[in-house]
Amino acid sequence: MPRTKEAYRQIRQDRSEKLLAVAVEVFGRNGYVGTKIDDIAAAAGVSKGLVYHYFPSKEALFTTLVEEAASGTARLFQEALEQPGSAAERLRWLIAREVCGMSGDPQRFLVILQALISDAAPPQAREAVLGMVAHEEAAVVALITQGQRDGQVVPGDPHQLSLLLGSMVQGMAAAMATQALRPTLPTTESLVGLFILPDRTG
Amino acid sequence: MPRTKEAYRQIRQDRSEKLLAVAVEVFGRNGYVGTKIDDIAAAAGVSKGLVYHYFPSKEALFTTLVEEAASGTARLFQEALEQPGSAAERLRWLIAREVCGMSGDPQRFLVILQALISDAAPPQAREAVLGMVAHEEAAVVALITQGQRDGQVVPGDPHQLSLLLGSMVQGMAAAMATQALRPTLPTTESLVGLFILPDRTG
Amino acid sequence: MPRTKEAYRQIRQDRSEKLLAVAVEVFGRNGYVGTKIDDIAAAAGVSKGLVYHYFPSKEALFTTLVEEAASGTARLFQEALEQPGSAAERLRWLIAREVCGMSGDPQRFLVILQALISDAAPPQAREAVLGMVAHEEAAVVALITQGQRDGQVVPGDPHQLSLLLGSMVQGMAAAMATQALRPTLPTTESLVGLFILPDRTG
Amino acid sequence: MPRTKEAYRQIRQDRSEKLLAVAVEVFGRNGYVGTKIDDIAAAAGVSKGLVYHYFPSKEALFTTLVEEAASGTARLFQEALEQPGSAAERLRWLIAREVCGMSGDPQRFLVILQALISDAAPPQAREAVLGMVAHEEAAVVALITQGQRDGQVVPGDPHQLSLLLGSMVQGMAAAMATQALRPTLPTTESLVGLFILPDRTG
DNA sequence: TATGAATGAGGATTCATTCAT
DNA sequence: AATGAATGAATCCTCATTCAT
Repeated sequence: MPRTKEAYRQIRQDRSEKLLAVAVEVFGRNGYVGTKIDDIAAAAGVSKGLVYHYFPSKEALFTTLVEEAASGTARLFQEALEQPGSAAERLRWLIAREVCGMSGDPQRFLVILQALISDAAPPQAREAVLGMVAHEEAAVVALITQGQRDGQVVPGDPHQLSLLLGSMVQGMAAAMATQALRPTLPTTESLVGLFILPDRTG
Repeated sequence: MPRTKEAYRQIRQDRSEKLLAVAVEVFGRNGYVGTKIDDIAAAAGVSKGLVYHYFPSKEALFTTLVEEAASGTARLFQEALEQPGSAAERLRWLIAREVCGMSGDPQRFLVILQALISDAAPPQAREAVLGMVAHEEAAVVALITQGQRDGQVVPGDPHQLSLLLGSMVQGMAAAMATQALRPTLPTTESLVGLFILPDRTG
Repeated sequence: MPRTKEAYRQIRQDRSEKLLAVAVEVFGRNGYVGTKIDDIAAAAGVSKGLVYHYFPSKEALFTTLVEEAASGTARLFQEALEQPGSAAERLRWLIAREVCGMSGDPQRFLVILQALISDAAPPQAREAVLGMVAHEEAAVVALITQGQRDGQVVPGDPHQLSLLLGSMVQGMAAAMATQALRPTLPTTESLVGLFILPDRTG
Repeated sequence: MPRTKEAYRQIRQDRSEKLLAVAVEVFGRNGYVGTKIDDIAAAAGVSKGLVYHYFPSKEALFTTLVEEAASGTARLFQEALEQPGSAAERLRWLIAREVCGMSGDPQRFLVILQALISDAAPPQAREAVLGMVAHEEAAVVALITQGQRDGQVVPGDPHQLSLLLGSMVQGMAAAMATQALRPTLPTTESLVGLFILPDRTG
């Protein structure tokens, strides 16, 4: 019965992904320490014990989830570099994707933020985020530097601008997590407008 | 023979301030849930029990401290409005003060961030922060609107720009709290450069 | 494969009853404040944590248990009214049942007493007892009044006699809880003799 | 300055008595474990530390106070025996004094009850009460026995009647401590009527 | 003598994790 | 694979007691 084995593997895979997806939501809302395994199990509609069939510990679950979020985000930076077009266009593409991802799935940015600001969070999770941030730094600095050379990006130290852009995205995610601020979501264009000079070619 | 009333008052005042100062550090680093009363007591060099002589609960301590941080920050916005000079100059003053405060005392921004993003944090603390944010919104929108009329501030919806500026400040505080990112502090001028147009009068 | 729902229900039921039974003993002996959750857990042979699977708090456990004791006792008064025979016979039946219950399970009367005399006891527990006492008052006053009309019960204000009878039962329970007084248990007949006139028909 | 020394001694004595009086109230209302030293200090209008100048510990304070209550009550039994008149008259005098004392100072009976029913109370306090109860037993049994011989007291085993009388007094004190039951205080005569036969001489 | 700040052991409660079924 | 009962370490908070002044 290789079919059955395969089916089991599939179930495992599905459940595992379902749990991770649910866990991002819950951790994102309540933080690492503020989230109970029971909360996640309940949100996923399974028993507490089952979570331990898929992840050896709360720490491992959180770390896995942060690593996925971080590597997903890091992939974005790589993709941005590989986009066609000018540096400014690629930077705009990157910002658009981040704003889009943020409004669609703000919890993902929140868990990254939490891995950063909470000393209670597993060190491995923080390291994953720091690695991702290094990628971001490299990619954004490259794009900004090139864009400035092209006269399409605002002047200023590329490292500092990169940090400011990153901070803004994180800060926006934090703001979005607060119901009270939902009404006024910033658009891609507002953000782009701060970093990219108006196109005088049009 | 007991000490004088005044002596007792002085002791209470000193200890209370010491505890609040220490608590900002510890809460800022570890978050609301991640901080044990014992951590604060140890950091202040007193016993666990003494903390309860000064604050009725962990929740009250955190709330007090967030309220102070929020009202201190709100005061800043009021002062900015009352500064002399053009809107752009006043906005620059505000940003400078925020950057300065942030590098001097990043934990203060962190506790504000934590009151926002953690559902485990006391609701009263969150409300204090939301009130402060409303002040910020009002002040910054006013300055931006006026600055745009004067042609000194970048174009764009003032509400969105206000939110972006606020997000950036919060995000920077979060970044600063991470040791790994300390090296590259953004300067006031980097931030100012994003929102205020270069002075063409010079 | 999990156990059946029924099996789980059974376990919960058993443990719950065991815990309540044990808790009556321990609370009865040590009082509300003097009883530690650990004492109850140890007496039941389970861990401290398990108690919280069944009762949300010490307060809820105590309240539940007092409510059960009170409603059980209140049922007795109702039954007394519904007995066949003269008022005096029904009163005698009631007293006999109380004395009997008291010697079999004195702790039950003790927790009722404690809910009454300790300001630290949960208010809800006290209210349950007061409700039961009101039932008692009504039933005993009715029986005494009728019995006096029949010339079978000692003269005197029925309300006062009711209160005296109730006080005596509570006081006896308190006395019985003290090892030193165990030897001399009062019999039903001693009590009955105080309130019911000797039968002159024989 | 022998005068000053004497004055100090007087102050000590006064304070000590004041503290004991206040403590009876508070312990009576809240029980041994439910009473904090701070409660007593506050009720007496002094500082917490001062209580320890007069009593070495909470336990000693409670014990002292129970011993005084017990010896005061024991004295009553002795006095009853020494009264003039028939056994029935002396028994009536005793009951009258108890009812009177109870309505004037119910807390005194409550602390005695608490010393009996709470295992958390100091053993020495309980022993004082048990000693007093033995006195009571002896005195009341003597009076009842004599009274029955005179045909003035209800028939029945004197020991059991003594226990019932004692229980009733304790139970009434407990009932009186409950606000809800205050309205209907039993009178001396109701109680007397249960134990002493109507005077046919009149 | 009198005060109240300070301590720390003790007890209620939570929750990650284990385990029998 | 799945369940939820069971455990116990960790944490908040209380309060008897000590002590400097």
